[in-house]
Amino acid sequence: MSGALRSMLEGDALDVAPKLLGFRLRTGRRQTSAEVAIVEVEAYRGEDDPASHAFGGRTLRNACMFERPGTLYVYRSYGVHWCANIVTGEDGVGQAILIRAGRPVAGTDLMRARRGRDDHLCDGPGKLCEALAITGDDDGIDLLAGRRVQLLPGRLEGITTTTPRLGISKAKEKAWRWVLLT
DNA sequence: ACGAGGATGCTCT
DNA sequence: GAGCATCCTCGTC
Repeated sequence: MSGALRSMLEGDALDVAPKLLGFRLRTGRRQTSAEVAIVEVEAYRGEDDPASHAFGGRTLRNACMFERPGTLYVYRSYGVHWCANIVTGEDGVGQAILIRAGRPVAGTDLMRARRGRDDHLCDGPGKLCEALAITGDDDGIDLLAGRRVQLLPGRLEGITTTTPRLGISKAKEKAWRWVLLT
């Protein structure tokens, strides 16, 4: 059985990425629940994208990128931070969309406590994971199955802009970053 | 507001 | 051993 959301995520990362702006990412339940509205994403494709972790095929780290669409791919960045991605494309295709930034929607106090500060709670991929308490333990879970981390439909007013991806050394020319300006 | 530089440890060659 | 899909602090403006 594949709902509407799963079908949407089954599309190519380049088509799905802008559609995810405004969607919600939620972790935890009740008192330990926190939720953000997605405002910045980057698409990473597979074999044809030298900047993607999936470029060059499946490895231990990127294995979850090849799972079914809607899977959560979490990796460690610079040995310090966690970064969260939403897997897209058909099962077996190595694609994912990096969630670069969000806007707090619920559980803001919890995010402040986790971040150890009152501002800049989730305006970066590593910060967003810290605010939502997403770690390598969550790698591979299904975001559409009501587990500890969930992707939920949502809307947010704003203007969508496109720019090259940040922090990469290869395929810099591809404008595969989408930001929702409000 | 913005830019430079260092910390940090995992992944793959 | 090289290379990171980053963040923080501190210096300038």
